[in-house]
Parts: sequence; structure tokens; C-alpha cells
Amino acid sequence: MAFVNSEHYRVNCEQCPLRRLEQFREFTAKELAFVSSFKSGELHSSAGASIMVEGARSAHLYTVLSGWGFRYKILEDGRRQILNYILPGDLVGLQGTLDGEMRHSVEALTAITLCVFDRDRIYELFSGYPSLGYDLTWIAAREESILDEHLLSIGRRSALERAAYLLAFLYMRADSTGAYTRQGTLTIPITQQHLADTLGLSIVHTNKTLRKLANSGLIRWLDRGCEVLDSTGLAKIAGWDPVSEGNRPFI
Amino acid sequence: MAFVNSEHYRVNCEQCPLRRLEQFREFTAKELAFVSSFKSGELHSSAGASIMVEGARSAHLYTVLSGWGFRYKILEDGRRQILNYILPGDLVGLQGTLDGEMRHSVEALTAITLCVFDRDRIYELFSGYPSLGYDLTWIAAREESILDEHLLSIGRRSALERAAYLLAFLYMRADSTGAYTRQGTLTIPITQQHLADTLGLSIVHTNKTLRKLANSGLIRWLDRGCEVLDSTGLAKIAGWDPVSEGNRPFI
DNA sequence: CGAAGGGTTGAGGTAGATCAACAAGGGTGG
DNA sequence: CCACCCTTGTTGATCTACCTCAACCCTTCG
Repeated sequence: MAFVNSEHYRVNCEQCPLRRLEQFREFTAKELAFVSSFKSGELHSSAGASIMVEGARSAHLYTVLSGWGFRYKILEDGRRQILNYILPGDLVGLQGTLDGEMRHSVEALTAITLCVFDRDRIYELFSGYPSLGYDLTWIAAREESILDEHLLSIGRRSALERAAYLLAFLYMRADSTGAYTRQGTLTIPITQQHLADTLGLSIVHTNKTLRKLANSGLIRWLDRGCEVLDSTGLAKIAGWDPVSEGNRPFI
Repeated sequence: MAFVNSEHYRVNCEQCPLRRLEQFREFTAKELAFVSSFKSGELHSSAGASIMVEGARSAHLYTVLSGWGFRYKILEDGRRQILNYILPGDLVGLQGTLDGEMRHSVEALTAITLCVFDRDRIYELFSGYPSLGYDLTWIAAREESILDEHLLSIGRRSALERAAYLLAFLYMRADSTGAYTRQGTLTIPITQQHLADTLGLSIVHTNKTLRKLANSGLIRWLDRGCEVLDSTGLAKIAGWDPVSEGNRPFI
């Protein structure tokens, strides 16, 4: 893990590869100039590295530039719940805006690059660029609605339905961002332990549930990742109706 | 359920009783004047009434002035998951900001009064009152962190721990808002069915779990509500460390 | 080469689901 | 007034989805 400020490694916002993706909205030149100045550096972490720790104060906000990560919480005895995954374009660290004290931890799932913003300067954003302030609220509201769906899933869906939902969800997200590919096909880079901790299941039962999905030809399990073969079929099992998201904002 | 615009029923923001509560931050005169003009009316609903429906578009945002309600989602076959409860000071309807299409439903738990705001005018808020825009983001981020905690609870806590957490959580929230009182003591106005649908448990098991908590002297179950006798004890069972929230914003 | 992380599978146990029956209150219609 | 229904809460009996325990395999890595 290293904090890199040198121009050599730094991606200019003007040339940000994320902006070219269909899912994101266009920026005005003025907005772009501000975001560019707002960005104070880049953080490169390797797979498994800890990016934020619950209880610690963070002076920064981050946007994922490339790679995967996840947010989680743990109980005292070590039980872990993964709350959501972070992919390119996602903002992390907004949760504790007021005092900056994190209520969850964040870990890298693959090598990951984050754009770093100073929390101190966020007020400049709201006062000078109302459209970006609006976007920020929208981003938080979107995360909220994802968490709503996860809550429904864990609370009311069976193990098979839950797993199907989660994989369809992750597939959809990965597909619309840059997509993490391995040998040309889209692979979700997680272990069964991660899935278990997201689904609220034991690892053994998770394994058996995945086997059922694999036997039905819906997914293929690889070394340390999952290939989704039929996301529509998965969504159908879960009774989930994915909402397509064109034109979403990001910072 | 009735839409009331007459001056007779309307609470002026300047005299809003919520502002007097300790938990909320002070407004400047300018902010107050704007919010006051932003408020377009009041909505009065009776217990059990439907306030928002998943899939429908809503032209409004609401702030709870008095009473209780809850947000929920249902699966096709009727399984219901309650996502969170809404209490005085809470904002509802932010989730679908972009297109206004609701991804969850809202129902009144008691008689409830909501301040109505036009979604159309929200951009005025961001452009003219950055501090309020900031607040809006903060409110969304706060809801997010509550959902995180719920997710941890449903995913990883046992039935007893879950129930203990939820009741401690609701007690804390009710206590810091105006608090719904019945014969002088604070009572959480829900049925066991609501609890079951929040905890992701069956109603029978919820009943047996509540009995355990009641037998330990932590709560008392009333006609159609719950009285919390020892919120610290509940939080301890759940392994939950409540974060006190002085000075939170609201619109 | 051993150790550690990831995945797999079977056997047996248990938390919580489902089914069923009943009690108590409230509301409604006759 | 009673007779009826509906909602809410309660409790016991039985069932099952998922958990825990316990092997074992394979690959990677120091």
C-alpha cells in the first residue's frame, strides 16, 4: 500500500477513463476543473489491504478508480458482515461526514486505485458547485437503496435466492463499470468466505448453495472467483428486478 | 388521510416544535426562512395508512413532524421486510431523487403528520443554501449507517441479540425525538408482526424471543407496543455500542 | 518440504420455521 | 343485547434449513 502523489502515477480527471463509460453523466468544464483540483492524490492498495478501519477518523473521501473492495462491520467475537462491494466510480467514506469517524471498515479485494479527496474541502464543493452537492446526495441515496435491497435479501430470501440475487447484482455492477476480466470473461473476484459473510450464511452452506447454482448452469466457480453465465436466470430465481442505471453521477 | 393546506392546521417552521429538541442543530434565520417557504403543506395520515408505494413516482419529499411510520419492501409472494422506522425529524422519499420512482413503500404506524416539500424545488436548496445541501447529504449518509448496522444485525446476530438490538435502537431514537408516550411512559407502538418483519424472523419465534427478554426484566410487552425497561441491558446483549447523536441536521 | 488458504463433502445437531389450536379484546351487524 | 369476525398474542409439537464439526484435496508460497 502506498500513497502516491507524483505526476507519474496520477490520472488527470480530464482524462479519467471512468468518464467515458456510458453509465456516468457528463460533467461541465467548470465541474471538471473543480473536481480535478479537489483531487489531492491517489492511493494504491494491494489485494487484502485494509483501506479504512471502523472507529478511526479519516481525513479523506475516496472514489474508486480501478479495482474491487468491500465495506464490512464485525462484532466483538469476530462475526463479520460484508455490507456492500465497491467498484470503479463508487465513493467511499461519506458515511461519517460529520465527525469523520468511520462506522465500518473497508478492505481491498483486488489491487485497487483510489482518488483521494480532502474531507476538509467538501464544503467548497457544496458552496461553489451545487450540482455536485446534489450529486453527492444522490450518490448517498443510491447506496441507501442498494442497502435496502440487501436487507430484504438477507431478511427474507432463502439461501439459494440470496446467493442468486447477490451474484446477479455483482455481475450487473461489474458489467456496467469497467468490468474485471480474467482471460476475456467477466469474473467476480471473491472467495466463498466473502460470499458467506455477505449472505449471512456459513461457509459450508454457501459452498453447497453455489454448487446448486453451478449444477444448474447459472454460474461457474473458478479458482477464487465466480463467473456468471446466466444473470437473468439468477435474477429470476431471486425474484429480483434489476433497475438499470444510465447517467448516474460520480465525483 | 387528508392533505391539509389551511393555515389553521399548519405548523410554521419558525415555531416548529422539533427545533427545540436538543438533538437538532440550530438554523440561521436565512435557512429557516427558506425551509419555511420550501414547505408546501402538511399531510396527515392515520395509523395503518399507506404513505408511499413502491414503484410509484412521488413528487414530494416529507419530513416527519409527529408520529411513527416505517419503510418496507415486499417480495412477489408477500414476504415483507421492514427496512427502518421513521420518527419526528426524519426525512422520507430521498431515495429516488433522480427519477422520483420509489423503491420501497412507507406506512404509518400511528397517526402521523408530515411536512411536504416539492421535489422540483430541491435544486433551489442546493444552489441557494449550500449548508442545507450539505445537511441533506449528511442525512442520507446517516440513514446509510443505520442500514449498515441493521444489516450486521440480521446477517450475523442471533434472534435474541437481534431483538435486543432493535428494541434498544428504537428506544434510543424515540427517547431523543419527542418520544411517543402512553400513560407517561415511553412506548414503542408496534405489533410483534412488525418486529418479526424487521428482524427477519417468524412471528412465532419473535414471540418466544420477546418472552425471554420480558422474563429477564428488560422489556414489558403491552397491548400493541413495547416498553423498554433497560435499554443498556438490551444493548449489552446485542453487543451494540450506540453512538449518541447531538446536533444532527434536519430539514 | 511443511504450512496456510481455499474449496469440497458427509454426518449429526440446533435455531428457528411451520402447523395447529386457543384466548382475549374490539368492531360490526343483526 | 348477542353472535360473529378479525386482529393480536400465546404456547406446544413437529419439521427442516442451515450450522458445526470433521475430514480431506489442491494449490501456492516461504
